[in-house]
Amino acid sequence: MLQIRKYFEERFAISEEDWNIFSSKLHQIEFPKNHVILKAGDTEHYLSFIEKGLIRFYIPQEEKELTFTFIFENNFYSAYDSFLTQQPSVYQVETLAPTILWRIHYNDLQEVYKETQIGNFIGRMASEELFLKKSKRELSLLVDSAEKRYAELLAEKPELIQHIPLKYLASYIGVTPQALSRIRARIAKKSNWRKAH
Amino acid sequence: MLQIRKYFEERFAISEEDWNIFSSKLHQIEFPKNHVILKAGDTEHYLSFIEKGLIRFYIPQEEKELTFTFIFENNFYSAYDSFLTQQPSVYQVETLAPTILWRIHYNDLQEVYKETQIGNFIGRMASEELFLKKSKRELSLLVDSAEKRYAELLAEKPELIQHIPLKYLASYIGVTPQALSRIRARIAKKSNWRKAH
DNA sequence: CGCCGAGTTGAACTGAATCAAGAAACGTGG
DNA sequence: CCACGTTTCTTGATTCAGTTCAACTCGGCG
Repeated sequence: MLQIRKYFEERFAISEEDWNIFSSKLHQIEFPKNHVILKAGDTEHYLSFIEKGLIRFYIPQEEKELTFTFIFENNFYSAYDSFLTQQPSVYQVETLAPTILWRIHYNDLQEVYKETQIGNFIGRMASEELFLKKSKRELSLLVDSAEKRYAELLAEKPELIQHIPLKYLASYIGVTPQALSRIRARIAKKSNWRKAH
Repeated sequence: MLQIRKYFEERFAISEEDWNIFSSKLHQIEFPKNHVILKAGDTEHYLSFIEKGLIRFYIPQEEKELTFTFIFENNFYSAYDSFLTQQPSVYQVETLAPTILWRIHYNDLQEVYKETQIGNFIGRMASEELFLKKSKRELSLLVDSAEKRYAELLAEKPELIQHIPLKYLASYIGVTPQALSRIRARIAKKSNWRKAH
């Protein structure tokens, strides 16, 4: 819970009163590894904060499963397309590690919107952040090679390799697992070469 | 102006009073073809509605210019990344045809937010729509071939061919103009074959 | 008329997909 | 805690879509 407070404070000023209203509606919940938190087709009822663990968004399909994003500790997430509209979600949400969440129910959040100054601001912040992230990804998909996308991902989040199976990373980057395996091999070769010289 | 009213009414109920407040702050403005409305690096001050014409968003670069999206008549647009944060825009915005806009200034929109019920709702709607569009495009960039992306674009917006130079379409789809030219040739062949049989 | 940018077409090349098979890692039951 | 079977990862060979470089056509405009 302290982590959430910190998250807010790093981003904007929140009054003691508003914080109390908001935090009183948060509930903690734990999930094991590889647990489906939200099934595609179900409606997302929660806005959640990851205290510990790791989460994957994907579109389940017979053949190629498509990984859209990974969410790490100390971040909020929600299947926003579904949460905002309260319609069935396109995405499925799953843990990739044992995970502890704090979450607030849609209805409770509406209360917060009514009772506090900060509600709408948080909402706008969230959609702005999302939009900018998506734009960045769009750019990268348009112009970067798969190798560059992988390299950048690792530079940003080195912990990815340790926790996330290659096949999910591959589908996130937009290549086959085989291709990503080769990309890895190429990069390893380069960095060995650098060490040896 | 009637078109804007219609746009709203198709999407949600707006009271006469709210409409009057909103519409009183709209101003009409015209631009010729190939006119840069917003330079990359400048701040976007307007939320605009296209009454007539066609607009392109892109990132200007020495070599490869990157087209992000086209906006058609009867739609709102803004360089949202810049408009929302009132920071310099990454995108440049340009007309592809003689264009008539109705637009509202950022400061006036803030007034509308304060004075009307509908303000926040409109804001949220806009970001939702944007987010969903981006998600769809992300999916398409990840899994579809360039040919499929082109075919779908045409199916959705047949008027594209007539008005938009191939090189812009190519960069939107994420291929070189040469590649798109070949894709076109392939598709034409197929449809001729179909006609002949 | 001649020029220039946009579009087309060809040839060589390249990054990634696909098909296939083997190696490594992982979890589950005995 | 080991043994087995299943998934995940790697590696090779072939194919394919798209890039790059280059030459040529076409339509508009000074």
